Amino acid sequence: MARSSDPTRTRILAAASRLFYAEGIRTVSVDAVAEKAGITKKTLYYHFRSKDDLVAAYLAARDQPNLELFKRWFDDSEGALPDKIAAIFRQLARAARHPKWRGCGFLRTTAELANLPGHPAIRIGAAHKKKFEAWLQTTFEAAGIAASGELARQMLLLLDGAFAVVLLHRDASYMETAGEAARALTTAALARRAKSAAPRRPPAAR
Amino acid sequence: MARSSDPTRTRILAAASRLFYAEGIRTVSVDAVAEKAGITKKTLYYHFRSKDDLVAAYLAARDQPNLELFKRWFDDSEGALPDKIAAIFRQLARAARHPKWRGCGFLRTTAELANLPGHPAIRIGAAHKKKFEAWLQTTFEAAGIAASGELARQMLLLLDGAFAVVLLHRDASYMETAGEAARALTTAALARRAKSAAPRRPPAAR
DNA sequence: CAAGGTATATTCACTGGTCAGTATACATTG
DNA sequence: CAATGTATACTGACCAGTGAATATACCTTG
Repeated sequence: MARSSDPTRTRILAAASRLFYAEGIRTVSVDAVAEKAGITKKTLYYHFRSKDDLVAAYLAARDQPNLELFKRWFDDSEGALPDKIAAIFRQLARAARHPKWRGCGFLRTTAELANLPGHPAIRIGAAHKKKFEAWLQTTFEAAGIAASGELARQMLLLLDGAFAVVLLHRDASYMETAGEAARALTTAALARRAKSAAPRRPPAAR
Repeated sequence: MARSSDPTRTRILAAASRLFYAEGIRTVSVDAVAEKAGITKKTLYYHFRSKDDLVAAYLAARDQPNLELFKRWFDDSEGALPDKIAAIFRQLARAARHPKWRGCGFLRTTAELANLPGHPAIRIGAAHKKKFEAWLQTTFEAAGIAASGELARQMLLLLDGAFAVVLLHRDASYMETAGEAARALTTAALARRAKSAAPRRPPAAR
């Protein structure tokens, strides 16, 4: 069985990742992936059972790196919580101006495979977004925000809305508008905390 | 030349609409559309120059009805402006619980054709969203909101984010979360108006 | 009004090409 | 030599678009 560190497997995955993200799932043939990886199709089928498998692996490989990138953007930014949230959107706006940017691979794959609800790739995409939402909620909880769950969901909605709209209009400024909305909602949530519970340590996580 | 009221053309478009929305663009073959419409493929090609043409016509046919539906939901709801905005999301949540619901056809088509930036279908989708945004802005302006443009964009972001997230998780409750965020942002914008300019008639449109 | 013509609308059968996946065989290496 | 990995060449299905012919409806003109 091929280990995940297998160099051939890694090469295939790198080729698949670039092609699927750039062109979409259904337009990219297995032959095209094999050629880009510099191997034959049969070798690809030695490492992956089917195209669906390969698609799932493509998204699975993006899961952790993506989450870590967002956390890094958050951690490395200056200012109070609303500013650090807005920083994520600002960085994303920067990325979206790159000509090769094509939105969120998870969302685009979901949209393309919407007729196959149980598809493994969709499950992986859903899990990815859930992880991101959970991280946001934990962050808001630590800041003493009562409705941390609702706020986390709202951030997620703004983020994914921005992915979709920026892709549609090819106008990255929507990403910054989303960031401003995220900042405003976070500020308002913090203000509610300050009112209902005097400035204190974050409540013990439970 | 076939007029747009042509019954055959209408039948083709109806079949295309149901199939493209349910299954996606690239998975649906022209043969499948022709069969669903009860005609031969050659007849379809008599009425539409190409598959791309048909895809564009599919979205163009959804443009006006979709906008009118949203406006109707807004007009027919009770309460103040934030409640009427939230009503759109509530109605959409109801629609999203239907098993045949597959998100926003415009966004899904854009995601699927993201590798063809100038595609006519994407242009139509972009124009559709711009019209919706313009209607929102006009509505906010009429209510005396100063930052009507920014607020309209924020509503659009929440709406399209909800389309994407609800499709991913198959969980319509995100639509209601988006509605609450939309309500909160609208309420805040109205409060800013009340502060900066005493309750007065909406400023003359310019 | 009838004969012939022209534009519209539709069908059947086909083409050239692509796609996911496989059968079989060859190579490398522990 | 046996397990692992890679290559060539193929299969059966499907797909966008087309060629040639036919049917229908309306229109012109003798």
